[in-house]
Amino acid sequence: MNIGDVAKASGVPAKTIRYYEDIDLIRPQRGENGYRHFRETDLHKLAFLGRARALGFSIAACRVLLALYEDEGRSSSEVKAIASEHLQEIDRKIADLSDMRDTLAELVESCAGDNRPDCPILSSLARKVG
Amino acid sequence: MNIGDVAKASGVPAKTIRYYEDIDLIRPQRGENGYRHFRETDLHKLAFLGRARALGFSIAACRVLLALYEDEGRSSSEVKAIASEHLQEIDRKIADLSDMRDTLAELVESCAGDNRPDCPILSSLARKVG
DNA sequence: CTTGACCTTCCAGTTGATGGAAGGTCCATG
DNA sequence: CATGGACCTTCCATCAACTGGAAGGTCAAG
Repeated sequence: MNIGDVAKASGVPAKTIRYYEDIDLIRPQRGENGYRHFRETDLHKLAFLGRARALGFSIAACRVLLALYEDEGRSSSEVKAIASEHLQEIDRKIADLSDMRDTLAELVESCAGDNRPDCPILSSLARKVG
Repeated sequence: MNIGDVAKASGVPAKTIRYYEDIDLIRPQRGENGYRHFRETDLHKLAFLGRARALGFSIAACRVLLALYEDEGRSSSEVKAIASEHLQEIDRKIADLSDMRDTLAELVESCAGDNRPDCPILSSLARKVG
């Protein structure tokens, strides 16, 4: 399969696939014409990567996950550890965003949104103290 | 005030303050020795920026907010519009992260996390369909 | 006069792609 | 056999918003 085929099949854009090869996530073979040639396993890896990235795993984490995926002698605890850590990271992000959200929602609600200049949002951003 | 002073007072790192000057968010004066010299208004702007960034506003949004902040003839509706849009963006992000979180939490829960290689997390990432 | 804490500029790196230019290849059609 | 369009290639630049570090100037205290 050429890059366009795997792109379609895996849902990972061709541009991104080239990038993944660049950073050694995948190693497609090359044809005589210089075209990348993808085997089934490459396609599987790309689909795997696409799903892992969709779950928010970093490229570094994907690299480890992919290695574990290919390592028959792995322990599921290794995988679980990575996923758990990532889950915590996501929870942290959600918590941070929720804090922002609450503050922002309050400010937006308190703002008249009319043609007068007085604005609690700006006042809050410009406030002298905590 | 020198950059170190405003950094301390505003909570914005010196490095970041230089960057903000670089992208024309602030325009501190210069002393004869080449040092940046910050006035009260600069400090206010930096604190403003620090709070806006902490609420997740992009630099582009901050630029507009800062302009509105300094424009006596503004309408609060302009400010509210920017904040509302940002609020929606945050809500979108939270929703996305929550989806990831739920999927991930399910997977983590279903994984034994022992020394055997079988792992629902990897199976899910490697799944053929759906 | 030296030491150390400041300050300066400039260049590179981070994360994870994405856009685009310039050019080679392949295949179907005329 | 030529030509056109859809592929493919590489390489370089760009995005956000900083951050780190090197090399060197300045200032105040002891």
